[in-house]
Amino acid sequence: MDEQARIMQALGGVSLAGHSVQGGMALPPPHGHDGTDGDGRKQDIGDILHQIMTITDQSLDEAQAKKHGLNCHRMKPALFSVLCEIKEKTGLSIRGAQEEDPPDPQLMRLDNMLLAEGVSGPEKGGGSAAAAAAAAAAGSPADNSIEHSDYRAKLSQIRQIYHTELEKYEQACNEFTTHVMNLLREQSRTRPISPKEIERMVSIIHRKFSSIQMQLKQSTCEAVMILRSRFLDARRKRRNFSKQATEILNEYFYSHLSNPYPSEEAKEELAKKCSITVSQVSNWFGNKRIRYKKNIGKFQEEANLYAAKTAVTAAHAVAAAVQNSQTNSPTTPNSGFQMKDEEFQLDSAENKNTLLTNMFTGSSGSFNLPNSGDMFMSMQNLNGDSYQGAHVGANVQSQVDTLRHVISQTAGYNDALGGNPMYSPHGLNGNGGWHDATTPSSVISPTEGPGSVHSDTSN
DNA sequence: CAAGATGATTCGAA
DNA sequence: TTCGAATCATCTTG
Repeated sequence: MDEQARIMQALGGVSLAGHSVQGGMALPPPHGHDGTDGDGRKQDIGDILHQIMTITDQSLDEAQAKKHGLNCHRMKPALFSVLCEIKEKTGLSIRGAQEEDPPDPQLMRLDNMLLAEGVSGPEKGGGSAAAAAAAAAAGSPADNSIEHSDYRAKLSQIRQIYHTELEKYEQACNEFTTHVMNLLREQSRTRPISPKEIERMVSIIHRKFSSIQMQLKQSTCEAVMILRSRFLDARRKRRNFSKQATEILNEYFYSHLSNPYPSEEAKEELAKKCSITVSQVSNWFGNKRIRYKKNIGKFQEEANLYAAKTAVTAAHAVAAAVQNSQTNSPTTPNSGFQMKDEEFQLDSAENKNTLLTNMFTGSSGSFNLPNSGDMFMSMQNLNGDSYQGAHVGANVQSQVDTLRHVISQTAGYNDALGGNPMYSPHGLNGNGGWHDATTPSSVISPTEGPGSVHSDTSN
């Protein structure tokens, strides 16, 4: 039903009897009547309402004149309040349904996300956490910093656009609200518009604008997500590590071949040396272990290379030590190697004694090989080694091997073990895995019972 | 351009 | 959580 008609009807019903309408409002006696003439009053009110209803059909000048006349009508305030009240009553149900809607979960999600991404919230450091998190898994630090700053720049761009737009929306919202409020206040002089209604209208406007804001937030979120995914996708765009980094990693790997599991500290150290992240070090070792194990033969040359490299370094120390010992104890035979432990540049001090012991007793870390790499094992076995004794720490073990070889060449050391110059892929067990490698590479057990001797016979 | 090398990711197991 | 294994995607090399 038409609202105006309804109001008319309601108003007519209320005022016809001449009783006070709901709310205790009493109509003053109409002009020109004695107050007892119900029909006359009805007529009067009807006239007024009719004039109001038809005011839109009149020309502007006519309407203005009529409007002024109505405004000055002494019944106007009473009529106005009655109309307001009725309108209020009819609007209650609508308002009740619309008001106090719970905070939109989607809006909250968007807000949270924008806050987390640093788009909303405090300016300083905005997004750096997200960028750092994204960068953590990305390439080398050098690349990181480039991509990181790129990411940050793009994010701050998004942030700036977001804030500009938000401000614009807020400004527009305020302007529009003010405009509507003024308009309604102005119109409230001729139309039954209560302050409550104005309030309601304002809230409607705010709701509309907040839905626009939500769209802005949504598209901002999308932009951030796209940026983020692009940034993270850059991880796949890998770049090979520098030659130096690969060398450092390989050196560590081959010098810890029997236990190529760097500790957290070692990883950090390597990461620092190689200018890569710890997780990259872990990745590298993970890949290296699996690929080495898969095809030991292929890596043999590389192993020899790094063994020789390590050995050269060690040999210098040994040679110096030999010279030193000879100088200090001229009576000591060459094979004696009565050098000071300190002469060895080994990974840890506690390894040195074991290294010396192993060097000259021929004991070494027990290892089994997968069938694919058995040639080294066979060679060792043919050499008649028992491989009993110390479960040598990986670094020591490899140094022993390399030193044995180097010493045999540089210091006239006659390798009783056959002087196998090849870098042995020891440490791999029969199942194709490195034997109990739980011991940190720098920690060794100087002695080990016979029960711990690994055997190839199972293979 | 194809093949191999290599860094990163994913997934299941311990 | 870490590791092995498989796999992907890109880079390098011939």
